[in-house]
Amino acid sequence: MSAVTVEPGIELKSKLFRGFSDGSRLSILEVLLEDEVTVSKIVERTGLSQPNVSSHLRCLSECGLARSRREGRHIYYRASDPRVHEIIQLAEELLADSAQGVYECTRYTQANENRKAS
Amino acid sequence: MSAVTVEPGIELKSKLFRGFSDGSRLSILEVLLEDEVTVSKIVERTGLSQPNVSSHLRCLSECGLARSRREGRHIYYRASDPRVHEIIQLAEELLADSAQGVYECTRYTQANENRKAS
DNA sequence: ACAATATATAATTATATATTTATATATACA
DNA sequence: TGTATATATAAATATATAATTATATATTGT
Repeated sequence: MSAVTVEPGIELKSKLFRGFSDGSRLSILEVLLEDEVTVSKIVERTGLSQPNVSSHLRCLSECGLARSRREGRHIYYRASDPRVHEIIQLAEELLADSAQGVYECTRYTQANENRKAS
Repeated sequence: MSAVTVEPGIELKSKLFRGFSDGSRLSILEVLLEDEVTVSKIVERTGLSQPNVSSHLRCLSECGLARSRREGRHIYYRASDPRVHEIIQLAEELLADSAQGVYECTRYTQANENRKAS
């Protein structure tokens, strides 16, 4: 079982970014970046269903983006690495300059609507 | 048509990250970060099919992650912003420390294999 | 041991997305 | 104008993923 610490390949990187690429997961991540919180708190703050939150938390944990510890019946989650924050911030800055593009980047969403419409 | 330049919301951010969250797109992006290149060059370097590359390039362009210019029959693409590079680098650094987790983050992929196996 | 609470998991369903195949559009050059 | 080359688009298909619903597994306090 050799450790995987060398030049991470494309697959690995894209997998990491997938952690950020879903609205629900990103909401959860942003909560975790503020506070160490319980699952129920996350459910409360995000408005997502409990199983859905649990499932995303598992994904984030397995991807190394979140950590957890149990305390009684509660499980506290937190962001695992300050670079998670940096990455999100960089994205925000980038967006501040090119938001129109991303906003209109509706390759599929709009295409589907067009299909219905036309 | 009011410009979208304020505090970008979750939706917008996750959409941006989706640009990085696919292996094919990330390969293309990394080629674009080295050079300004034609579509056919990208096809050659990535091994992806021409229409597939074109489709991803459209996505990247619309998301503001790539720019293009025509020169004769060729169209040259390049990365649009140095922060694209920074984001990918940060991800690499993060991965250097937590690669095992991401490597095992096979929420769906492995689950499917298990389903077949068991 | 039992009930209540917190969280996780499994199975299903719905949806989004990537990829392929076939075809169209643009440009250059004979 | 016709042909070759480069790129884009559309339609179809396959696959991955998110969300829901139902259920299981801890943990605590009685």
